[in-house]
Amino acid sequence: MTRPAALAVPRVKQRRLSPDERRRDFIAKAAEFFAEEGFDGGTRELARKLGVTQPLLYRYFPSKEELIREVYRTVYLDRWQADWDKLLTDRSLPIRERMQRFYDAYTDAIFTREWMRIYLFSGLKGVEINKWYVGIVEDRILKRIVTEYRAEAGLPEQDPLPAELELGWILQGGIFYYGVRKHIYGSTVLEDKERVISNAIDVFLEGISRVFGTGVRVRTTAARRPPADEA
Amino acid sequence: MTRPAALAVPRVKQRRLSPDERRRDFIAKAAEFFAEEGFDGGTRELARKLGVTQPLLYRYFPSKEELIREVYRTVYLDRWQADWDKLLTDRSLPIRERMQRFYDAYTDAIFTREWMRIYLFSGLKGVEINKWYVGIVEDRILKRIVTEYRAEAGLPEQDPLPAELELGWILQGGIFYYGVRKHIYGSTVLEDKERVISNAIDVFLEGISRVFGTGVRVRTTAARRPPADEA
DNA sequence: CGATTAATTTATCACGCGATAAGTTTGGTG
DNA sequence: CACCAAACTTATCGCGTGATAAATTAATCG
Repeated sequence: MTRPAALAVPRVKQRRLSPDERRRDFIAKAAEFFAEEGFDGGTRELARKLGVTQPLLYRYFPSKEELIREVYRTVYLDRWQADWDKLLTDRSLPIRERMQRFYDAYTDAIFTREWMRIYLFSGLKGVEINKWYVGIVEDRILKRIVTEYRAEAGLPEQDPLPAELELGWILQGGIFYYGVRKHIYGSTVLEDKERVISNAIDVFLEGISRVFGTGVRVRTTAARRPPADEA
Repeated sequence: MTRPAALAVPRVKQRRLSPDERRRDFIAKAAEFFAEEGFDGGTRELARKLGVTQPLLYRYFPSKEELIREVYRTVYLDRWQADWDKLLTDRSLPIRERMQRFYDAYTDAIFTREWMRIYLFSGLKGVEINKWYVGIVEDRILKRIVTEYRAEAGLPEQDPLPAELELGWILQGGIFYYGVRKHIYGSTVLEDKERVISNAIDVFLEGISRVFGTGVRVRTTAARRPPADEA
């Protein structure tokens, strides 16, 4: 890529791309494509979308399967923000606030048609990365939420009970399903995402303190401003 | 193989079936097949599973698409029990009890690998019957639950607010996702389904009464026997 | 400029797909 | 038992698939 004397003016109509850019572009567009068509979508149609011919794909990826694996990697890994880990365990903030901030950010990252469809398609295929991701959600999100809730409520320190974790999954699944309805089913949903999340978190925290704990509550939005109606 | 005069003993190795039985058998096995393979599964492999040759399928269904539509119909329609409608609105029972009975029965019907996979595949395809079903869930389950909850809590009679409905969807989605984790992702879940549902309902009812309403509560399991732990 | 290297395309293969037509086998009935 | 309608199979078509090899074209460098 080094050029001797001449100016560093980038070519306007650059027909040939550097392998790196090409590869990245292929993966990004392939993600869009497979999200819509499913992984049975054809390589010819994908190539048309990319503006190149089909065999060129095989210069960058040894097989369609390998390309798909790259798509998984970028979709699953690139959107996970490292600082989410710190956020949920930052005890300088009430757990209610941490949960709201986390789910606002998390859903900003995953509530796209592309992410959700690839997640569902890959889950139906039963691929390993999907199972891995589900484990990550449980360990890095739900276990932490339950643990931090227990701490703030003054409950004894211990590993989350399976039944508490399942309640966490109800919340997680409920929020996820809101995204599915909006971005995949095309349902009419309450558009105010943060309000929906806020109410779900309130219900979770108010509810868990009575189902487990002995009624020891934690500060929620509901406790601060009772009527959580919407416009 | 054929027996001339003999008794009307049903043939053990009956090669030819009546069109009705054949058709029913095709649809049932096709549901299993497409649930596993997705709707891109091949008609030849399906025929092999059925123990017949591939062109025979076209004697019973004009096209693969039409066969798939029959699969939708049986999977979506046959499992919905008419008496669920009465159950949720039966005010001789507390809403807590109605919800528990309903979700126990409902999840008995849909928590199978086959149903859930076909539901998800058809949702990803965006077929009409899936959108129709989502509307049914909202109208026949969630609106009723919210309305009945309001009645029992002594809140003013009115159509469910969008935000209340969304809370219903959080519950519905949360329970559904429990089934996805168990039957599709193969995750290790808390096996006691009724306990999981019970806790989810308690959290919903305890929570909603504080997020909406002004703290007017309804009788829940949690209110009756505080520590809802598990074995 | 001319030569070299590599990005990209053209041509093609073997295969599996949904679907159709024609032939074969079976079970029921006079 | 012979006949017939219908259930079922065999053979095949046209097409789209993932993948490979060879030809072509564009960018780089002496």
